[in-house]
Amino acid sequence: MRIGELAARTGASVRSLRYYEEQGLLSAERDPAGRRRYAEAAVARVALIRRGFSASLSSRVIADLLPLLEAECVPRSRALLDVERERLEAQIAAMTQARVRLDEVIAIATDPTWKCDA
Amino acid sequence: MRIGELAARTGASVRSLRYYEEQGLLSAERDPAGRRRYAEAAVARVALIRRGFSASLSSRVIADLLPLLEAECVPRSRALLDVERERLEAQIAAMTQARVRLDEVIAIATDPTWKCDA
DNA sequence: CTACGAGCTGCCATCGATGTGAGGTCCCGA
DNA sequence: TCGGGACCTCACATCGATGGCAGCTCGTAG
Repeated sequence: MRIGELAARTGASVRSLRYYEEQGLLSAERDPAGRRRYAEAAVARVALIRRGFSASLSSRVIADLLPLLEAECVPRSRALLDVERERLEAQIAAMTQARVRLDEVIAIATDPTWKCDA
Repeated sequence: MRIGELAARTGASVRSLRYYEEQGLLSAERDPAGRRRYAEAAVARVALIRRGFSASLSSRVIADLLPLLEAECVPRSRALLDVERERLEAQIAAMTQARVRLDEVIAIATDPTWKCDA
């Protein structure tokens, strides 16, 4: 199939599909006119790529992960994903901490000794 | 005091202090040589600015907030901060959701029917 | 007088997935 | 044959706080 159809079937924009290719996540043959031709399997691959993005993985990490999944190498995939999970946890913790700080700011701003004109 | 001293006393880099000024968060007089001169109050102001940043507020929001704090306008400050808190909550929720998706990817990757060569 | 340190402005880089637009090729239907 | 649509590549913009460099001025210590 061509890129427009793949986009329609996966929900990814045409732009994104080209980007995935540029990042080494997705490969395509070319027809004589230079247009990308995708095999059926590309639909599943794009779904997996998008799943990775929705899991906050970067294109770089997905590029590292996909070959491992294909090789069915559980320990290595697992190691990679564990690192990413820790990164995500750290980010969540950072934002949670930011929320604590924000609540402090709110406490300062709503100090009852302060008044308001408007 | 001059910018170097203010930086030393607040922990902000000289670069950041100039950025704060550029964003309208911090004002400074100039000496005849064109160098920034800060009043003592600048130390507290920078502390407040940094508190805002550490609470995940953007320079734009801090720029909106500071005048309200100075005007001691609790309701408006509160409204602004509530919006930011919601934004932060939404981000935390998004990342938490990403973690769920990541766990799904991990489940796929560690499917026991898969094997490993390395 | 000289050299150095501190300040100044202005500009580029970062990070990353995606949007967007220009300018060109190609294929198909009318 | 013409028009339009789908596709191509290339490239810039986005968002935001900060780092860092270049080239300059100025004030002061030696």
